[in-house]
Formats: sequence, C-alpha cells, structure tokens
Amino acid sequence: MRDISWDDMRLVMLLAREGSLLGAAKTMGVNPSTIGRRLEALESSLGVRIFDRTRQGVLKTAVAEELLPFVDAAEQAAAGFIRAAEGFEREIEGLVRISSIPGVASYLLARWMKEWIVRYPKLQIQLDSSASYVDLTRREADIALRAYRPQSGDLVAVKLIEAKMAIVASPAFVEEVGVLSEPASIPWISWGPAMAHLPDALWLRESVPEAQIVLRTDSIDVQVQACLAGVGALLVAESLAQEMGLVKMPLAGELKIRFEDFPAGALWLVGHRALRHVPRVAAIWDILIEQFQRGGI
Amino acid sequence: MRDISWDDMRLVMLLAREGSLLGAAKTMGVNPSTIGRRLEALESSLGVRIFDRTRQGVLKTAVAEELLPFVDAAEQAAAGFIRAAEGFEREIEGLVRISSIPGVASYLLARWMKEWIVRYPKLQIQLDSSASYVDLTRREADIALRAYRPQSGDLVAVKLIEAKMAIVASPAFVEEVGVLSEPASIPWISWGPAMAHLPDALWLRESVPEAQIVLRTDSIDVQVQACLAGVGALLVAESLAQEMGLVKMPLAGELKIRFEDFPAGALWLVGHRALRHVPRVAAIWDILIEQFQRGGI
DNA sequence: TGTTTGTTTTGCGTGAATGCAAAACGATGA
DNA sequence: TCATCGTTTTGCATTCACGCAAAACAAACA
Repeated sequence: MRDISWDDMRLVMLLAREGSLLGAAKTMGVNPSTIGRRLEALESSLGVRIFDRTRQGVLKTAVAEELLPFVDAAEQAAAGFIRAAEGFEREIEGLVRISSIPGVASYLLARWMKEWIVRYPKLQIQLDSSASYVDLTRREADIALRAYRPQSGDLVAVKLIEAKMAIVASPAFVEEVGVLSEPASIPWISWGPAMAHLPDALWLRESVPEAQIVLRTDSIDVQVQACLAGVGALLVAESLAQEMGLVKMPLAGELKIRFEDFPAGALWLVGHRALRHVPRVAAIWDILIEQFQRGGI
Repeated sequence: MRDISWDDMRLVMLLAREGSLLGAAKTMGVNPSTIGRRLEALESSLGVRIFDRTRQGVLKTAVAEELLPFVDAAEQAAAGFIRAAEGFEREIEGLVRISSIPGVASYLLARWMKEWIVRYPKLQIQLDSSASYVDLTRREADIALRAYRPQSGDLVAVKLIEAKMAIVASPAFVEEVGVLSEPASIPWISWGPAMAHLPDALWLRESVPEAQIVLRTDSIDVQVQACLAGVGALLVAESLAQEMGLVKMPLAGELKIRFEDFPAGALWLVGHRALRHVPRVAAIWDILIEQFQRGGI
C-alpha cells in the first residue's frame, strides 16, 4: 500500500494539534479507539512511526515534524474547497458561526439577535465569545468581531464603531471613591490569560501595579457582576457601561488628560473575502452594520 | 454538515480527471456504485451539484471548476506528504515504479533487470513504457528515463548517455535500397500520436512527406518487427540497432551532412529530489548509472 | 432495426470499520 | 501510600459503507 487516504493527513493534523488520541477523537466526533486504529493502519502502511503513544497522550516524532507542512497545505486547500462550494449557496439558511470579543457578545449581540432570527427564520447562529482567537482563514468561524483590523489579505474588514473607553464602576463604588486622581489607588478588574491581548488589558498592565488587579477572569459576565458588587473598577467601552448598569467614574483633570492616551476601542467586523457575499453570511453582515448604525453606539 | 472528508476532494479530482464514475472507480479500485453514492453524499452535504450525470459519464458543473484549484493544491500536499514519509524508509524493499521511453525499456531495461532483482531480492519493479507522460511531481512514478531534461526545480536529472541516432532497417531492405540519398524516397516507420513528441518523430515530420510514413505505432516492438520484415526504415539510437537485429543504412554524402543536424538523442535519468536518497529508489538509480556506464552505450 | 458497448442507478447481502465498555497504566496530589 | 484522573489499549457487538449483480438507458454501429 503506497497510496494513503487524504483523510489520514487530517488525522495527523488533529493529533498534532490536540496531542492525544482522545482529544483528536473528540474534535472529530468519533471514538478514541477509532483514532488509534486509524493511526496504526497509517503508520504500518507507510512503514514509519508518526506519533509515540504515552499515557499522557501522543508525542510527535521526527517524521511528524516533516509531514506537518504538507498537512498544513492540505488544510488550506480543504478550507478553500469548502469556501468555494459555499460560494454557490443561494438561500439564507444554515449555520452562521460568529466569533466576538466577550463584551459585545453579551451586551449587544445577544440582545440584538432576536431580530436576526425573526428576519431570517431558517438561520442558525453559533456565537463564540470564549475562544481566545479563531482563525477565519481556517474556517473556524464565518464572521468575527475584533478589536483590531486583521492583517491577512484574504480577509475583509469594516470598522463598526470607534468607542470611547471609560473607567466605570458600581454607583456605590463611585460614590465612595469620589473623583479619581490615581488609578493605582483603587482595585481593578481585568481579563484572564486567554484575553490578555485585548487593548484594555494591555493598558491596565502598564498603568496599574500588578497587585492592584484584584480579579482576573475571561468571563465578561463575572467581571460585570463583580464590578456591580463593588469589587473594583472596570475598563470598558463607554457605550456599554449603561447596558451593564455601571456608571462612569469622574476623573481628576490630570488623569483625564493622561487617559486621553488610551486608544479609542475600535470594533471591526471581519470576514473571509470568499464568504462575504454568501447569502447567509451577507445577511448577518448587513444586519450587524445596520444595527450598529441604528444603535448609534 | 459543514465539514467534509478530505477524501472527498480526491473524489472530485478523480471524477474531473476520468470523466466518469466508472473510470474514477477503476483507478481508485472500488465499485462504481460507491463512487456514485459518495458523490451524492458530498453534494447533498454541501448543497451544490458538482457533476452532472449523463449516460456518457459525468460533466463538470461551474461549481466543479471553482473547486478544482483547491483539489489540485490538496493533491500537491498529499504527494509531498507521502514523499516525506518515504524519506524515512530504511530498507531496500518495496515497489519502484519506473517510467521509460519505449526503446530503452524493451531493449535495455528489460534485459538488465535480472541483475536488479538478483541484487535486491526484496525489490519489486513496475516498468511503464506506455504512458505518454507521467508526472513525477504527482508521484505517478519514482524514476523516469526521458529524452529531455525536465524543467521543474523539484526534480533532479543526470544525463546517462548521448546516443547518436541512426537510420536503420532490415538487412534485406538495406541491400535492396543501397546508399540512401533522399529520405523521402523510402517508406518510414514512426511513432503514433501518444509518442509524437519524441525528437525522432519530430525530425521525421519535418524531413519526410506525410505520405511516406507507412506505419505509425506507439509500440516499439511493432516498429521493430515491422522494420525487420522490411516495411520501412526506422530512426533509432545507433547503439540500440544491434540489439534489435537491425543494421545502419549507408547514407550519401549530402544526406550524411544534413543528418548531422539531427540532435543527438540524450537519455536523462530523472527523479524527485525528495525521493532520490530513499533506499529503494537510490538502489535502482545507482545500478542504472552503473549499467549504462558498463554498457558503454 | 437490432446489437453491442459503456455508462449510471438500484436492491440486497456481507464484512470491515466503528462504537462501547472495561482494562491497564502512568502521573498527580492528598 | 492511596485514590483519582486522563490517557491508551483491547475484546466484543453492531452498523454503516461497500461490493455484487442486475436493471435501465443512451450512443454508436452493423
């Protein structure tokens, strides 16, 4: 047997990415024993060992390292294949996978979504605000809402809003603290490791001593609830504060000027060029632009 | 279902290439009904029609045309994948697929081959001299013997011999004709359509009127037998003539000079760079060079 | 017109690949 | 030291995809 199944490349990809038969089996939706047997068959047909099995998972061998670039190329091809096929879809129906930064997902999208499904009853939405980073070129999502403009040339992006960021807290907390003159003087709430790349997390890391950040979490809801309970202050888009029941902290003159440095948080709507005009994607794309304009945020 | 099996891309490739479920099934070694069902499943999962079925086979739709480039990329990746895996083989064993121009295959390789299998008992040889053109970058063969140096940078080539071409015929024919002064005055034997790109076929097309070519065939054996039977003259490497039982025709002075123009027929040993040092390939590679040198041809 | 050839398609029985559950096992932490 | 957790591995039952054979059909040709 010199000819392999092209699916075997996908197998290698998944194993390399997940690091275990179990992990690969889960993301592929099959039984781990199936993965094990398929890998064994592939290896014996090629006459080489691709992964070493241990009780902690599988380890890439030197062979795997050599194979990976080709597996990657195949993945790119597969992604392009599906995109091209989807380009021929005619109906506004099926699954639209959206990846969004958490705040927008919880306090805007979730509330606007009702209108989407009313207007397009055959549409299904998958909203993912947990993954730290999804790769649109790998077809991990159809549409993304990002804080940054993406680089890749295959992606198209439009700026939805340019929101002023604000320092907010619960009404009681604001009352207690009064006018804020030094950020380091109050406790803060910030992002966990998965979201540490967001602009607000970066600003906080430079402006406030490590010890003053009393809560780190990747869940925006936990952040908001904690903030409402008076745990600390939060850095968030001004327009979202009201939706969250939080109020802006008054800033002393010097801090107000210093805070001007903070980059206005932009929000980018991003999608793959080849998918932009696929009906089900275009529908959400257009309604999102409409809603953000209407919302005047 | 938004996720396809990567094997489905290969299915599309084969169908596009073969033009029928039956053809695809044959080259894949499965039943045509399997191909039909797989295609149907793929199409319904993507929601598009990729091939139109007719009683004469399948026809590419517009969708297929869009998909093909990605399928091609996947094929390249798969080929690279296997090459990389084969790079780790240690033993001189398994199948070596050789593609050769017909004359060399029949009158040199076939006779030398005994030595190969004696020296490397675990080797299996597949010798293909029929295919008009095999693509080494597509893994259609491991080693090729060609009349031209290949272009692609991924291929390595060494010149085995630079054979003087000669006009040959059966002893009786030569006796009858005597000294040849005008090629157009005698009947000729040349290649059929599949081999029309070979240098000797091209030279004949320019030097001899169409009507004088009395036999066209892609089989070198038919050519030789016909030539031995006195059907006509043949253009062949001088060194092969003896092996075939044919003799050189004496040429008149002017023709001898004109015949100098004929490009000396070179023979190139070609292989893929990544496969060159795979044991089973290297074994044949080296023994071929050795045999051609020893043969002094 | 009838025959042959090369297709796709369909119905049915079978087997190879899969899922399931348990076992075996190393690492980790109490 | 023991229990627990997340692995891989193995044995067994099952099902889903496949091969087979026949049917249906169009085109080419005698």
